[in-house]
This record gives sequence, structure tokens and C-alpha cells, in this order.
Amino acid sequence: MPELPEVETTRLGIKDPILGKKITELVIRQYQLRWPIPSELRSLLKGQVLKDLTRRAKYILFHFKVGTLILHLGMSGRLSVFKDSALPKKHDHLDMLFSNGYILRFTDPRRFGAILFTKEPPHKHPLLSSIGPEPLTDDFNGAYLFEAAKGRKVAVKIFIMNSKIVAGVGNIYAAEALFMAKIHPETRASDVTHKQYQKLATAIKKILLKAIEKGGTTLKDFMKPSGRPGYFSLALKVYGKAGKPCERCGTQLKSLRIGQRATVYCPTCQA
DNA sequence: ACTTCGACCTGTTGGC
DNA sequence: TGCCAACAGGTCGAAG
Repeated sequence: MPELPEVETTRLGIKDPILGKKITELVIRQYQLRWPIPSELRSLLKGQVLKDLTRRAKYILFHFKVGTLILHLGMSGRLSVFKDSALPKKHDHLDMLFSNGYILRFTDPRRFGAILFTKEPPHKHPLLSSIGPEPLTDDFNGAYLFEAAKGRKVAVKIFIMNSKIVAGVGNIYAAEALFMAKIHPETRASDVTHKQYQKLATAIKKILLKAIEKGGTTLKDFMKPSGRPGYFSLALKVYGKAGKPCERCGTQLKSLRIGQRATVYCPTCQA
């Protein structure tokens, strides 16, 4: 489900009902996610007030006085907030009960997601400490990418999906941004010009912002926490459209595998 | 230091 | 309809 816009949509969707509220109970039904949920999490968080809810890369951070819960949705994770106590289903792994009656539920069929805890400032946690700039900040721009790409032979698509280079660009939006910037996804990172990187950085920002505005991409089962679907999929230009005509020039969009990931591009526009 | 590859786990889809 | 292989939005960590 989640790329950065979906994670951000999720964060915004769950924030209001639970921010500033006290956790009265934590129910953990499945500890085995990507890494095991820390066994002491329940005792740590009972009685704690959720002081802030932020995001770094695709991690959602729950800030408490005693530390920070770090949550990643993996590929199939979802968070929902509700008041009526719906019976837990097969993949509903964790419930956070709040003093105002709201329940936050984590659901993840594939269990690639993660729920961790740190007493340190979260940016010091090993998972977060070496992540690149957030794509929507000014630190992320064409000059930065151009510098970072020196000596890199990997395909530019792989390069921008590397979280050490830039946070939160996944398979869908990488393909979309390269299409917008008219760059072939297999170009070596070091061969992309400064000017092209400027276009690419701009494209990444534009696409992510627009996707967040639209509430994320609806792919298979992505739903905002409200239960309403995101609408960005209507705006996708290449992802999942192999064989269809390019919107700009009419050429049949082609599909490749780059680094074991499906990659769609226009062989004419992205020469 | 950079790059590739396997791993985690379940559900869905498409071909025969 | 059934079975099986391939594939799916992520990303870490080992090995080359």
C-alpha cells in the first residue's frame, strides 16, 4: 500500500482523534512483524499521553514522554481509527485504546511492517539515522542529487529509490517522476545531467505533493483511514500502464524489470 | 564504498 | 474449477 503520500495521508487521517489522548490499553495479537514487537511495549505505553504524531520517510512516529514508537506500514500495512469495537480480524495485529474511546488498529496481512520503540530521540535510531533528506524540503534539489550521483553507476531509478539518497520515493512515484522529467529509468545515475536532476527533483516534489493532496494512490486496497479511497491513481501516467499509449506522444508504454521491480516508461519521451 | 541478491509473509492474479 | 507460478506498494543486511 504505502509510499510516502499514503503514509502521510494515513498520519493525517488518524491524528485528530488520538492526539493528546491517553492510552488506556494496548492489545497485541501478533508480535512477529518484520522485527518482533518489543515485549515490554504494553507496559511502557499504558497510561502514556500521545504528545505528537510525526513522519520521517515512511515511518510514522508516535511521541510519548517515555520515548517514541516507530511504525512502518511495510507493503500491506494499514492503520484505522474507530470507536465501535469492531471484532478483530485475522490480520489485525495491534490495537491502541485511547481514553476518549477511540481505537487505533494496525492491520498488515504480509507482516512486512514494523512496530519498534526507542527511548532515544528517534532520528538517532539505526533505522532513521542514515536516511536522506525529505523530498519536500529545500535540502532536496537538483544540485544535491547531482552531487550525490557522482561515481554512481546504478540505474537512476534505483538511485532515487535509495532511502539514503532521498527519503520515501518508492516504485510508483519513481516511475512517475522519471516520466515527468523525461529521463530513461535505466540511465546511469552519474550520467544524468545537472539540468535533468533539477527537473527530476521538481518532478518528485510535484508528484508527491499532488498525491498527498488527492489522499494517496488507490492501489488494490489502499484506503484512507476514513475508509474513503485515495484518488491519485486517476492521475498515474505510466505505473501499471504498460502497453497503453503514452499520454504525451502516443507511443506504446514499455515495461522493464530494474532491480526486480516492474518499471514502466515511454521509449520515445524518455529516450 | 558501491552493488546485487536473498529474505521477510500472505494474498491475488493469470495461465494452463 | 483447480493448481501453481509469478507478482505485489518496502527495505534491511549479507555477501560480492
